[in-house]
Amino acid sequence: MGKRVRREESLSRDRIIAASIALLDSRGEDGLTFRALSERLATGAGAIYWHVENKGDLLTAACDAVVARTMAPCAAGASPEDTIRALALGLFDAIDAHPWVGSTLTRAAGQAPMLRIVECLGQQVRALGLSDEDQWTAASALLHYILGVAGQNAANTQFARAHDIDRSDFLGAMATVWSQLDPNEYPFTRSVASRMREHDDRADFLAGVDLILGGIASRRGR
Amino acid sequence: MGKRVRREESLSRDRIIAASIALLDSRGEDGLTFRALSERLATGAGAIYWHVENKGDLLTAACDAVVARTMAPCAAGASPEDTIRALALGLFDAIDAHPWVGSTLTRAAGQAPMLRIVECLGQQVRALGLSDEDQWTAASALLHYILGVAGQNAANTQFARAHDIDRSDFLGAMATVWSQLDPNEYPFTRSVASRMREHDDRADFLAGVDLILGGIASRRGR
DNA sequence: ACCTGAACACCGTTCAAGT
DNA sequence: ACCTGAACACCGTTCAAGT
Repeated sequence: MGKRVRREESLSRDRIIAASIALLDSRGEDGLTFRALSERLATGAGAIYWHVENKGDLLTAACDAVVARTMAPCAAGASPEDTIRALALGLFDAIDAHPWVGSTLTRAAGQAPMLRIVECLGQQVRALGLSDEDQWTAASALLHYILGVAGQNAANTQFARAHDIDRSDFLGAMATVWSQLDPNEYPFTRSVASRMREHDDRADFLAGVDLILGGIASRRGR
Repeated sequence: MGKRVRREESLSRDRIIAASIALLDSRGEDGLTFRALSERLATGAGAIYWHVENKGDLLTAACDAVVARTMAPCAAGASPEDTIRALALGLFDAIDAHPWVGSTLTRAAGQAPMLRIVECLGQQVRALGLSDEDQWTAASALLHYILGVAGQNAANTQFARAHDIDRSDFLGAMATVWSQLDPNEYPFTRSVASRMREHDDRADFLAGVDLILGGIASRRGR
């Protein structure tokens, strides 16, 4: 029993990355293990190290594969603002579908996936007609905002998974806790609890992007 | 040899948290271990579990201790905008001093430290005189931007530490890589490489906050 | 009530040995 | 060149046993 199935294709970096993505998607961030991975690939743990430097490398590569797909249609025909919105939403949706991308992105400072995002965003920001310094400010503000949302989304999903509850149930429970806070100590949080329950993550995310775009526009207009 | 020193004070949650912060500061995120902690506290691993639920709980508590200090002067006399700037900078500096706070914050969705930040920011946003919906949008945009920067800062420091190089050397090396990218594939990133080398993290962070505040102001003015 | 520390069930990574 | 899989040095967490 449990006799290991002999694999058909030979091992390769791409097959390892594909299997990692599948594992990450189905079992969450903690689900990616060299043991689980080598079982799925019908090989030994050491074989994986022939194609991959270490776990961090593997995670970054998996993240990059998803980000590359998402950022592929980098240059659209629309206005820079609309393209930025589309890019941001694409990233949001990708992270929503693969929460582990959010947390991996956070840890992949200055690596391939981040480069892709910086470049795509930057090209559109550049088309906005700002000074060099404002370009840098605008691009990094957008980037950091997106990464912030990405990280939070990933954390929410991960928490819900770890406690084996539905993501929206988790947010609902959070709203309930918030609404019961001491009104003297937490007036704002309390007042915003009901909005937290019914809010639309995606719409709120886009509203934040628009806020930053608005800030950029008002700088340009000075 | 290595005879363990008998501790003088009795164990308590606060002492455990203080020791955790010291460990995290001196040895980085991976330095916090139940083994290292129990050695430093001259006790057994199990004893710690009497006062603390698990490692996540410990990390969140340590994070909360730092955030609480930082957010203490929540209500200043200045204008809401200036107070928001001060709060954001305070958080930036705290995370700069304790990089692990950045990554812990990211994973502590909806928990105590996050609540403090939301409340402090929210109170100032509220004083800005926006509609309820705009308040929510503004507060969460600011929060996510701050968290995004926090996460990146933490990642940069962690990476530098792991590779045993100076943080600024790391950023310098990144700038060099960027400046050597293919100008056809990465025109923006390449053009911005020199700025990356000489930039001031803190000033850039504040410029981003100002951009968001500008976006808020322009919405209010409509 | 609080502490001890061995034991358990995992990890990522390495490496001699095979093909 | 590529793969095997046992072994190593760690983890977080538990728990019977002590005080």
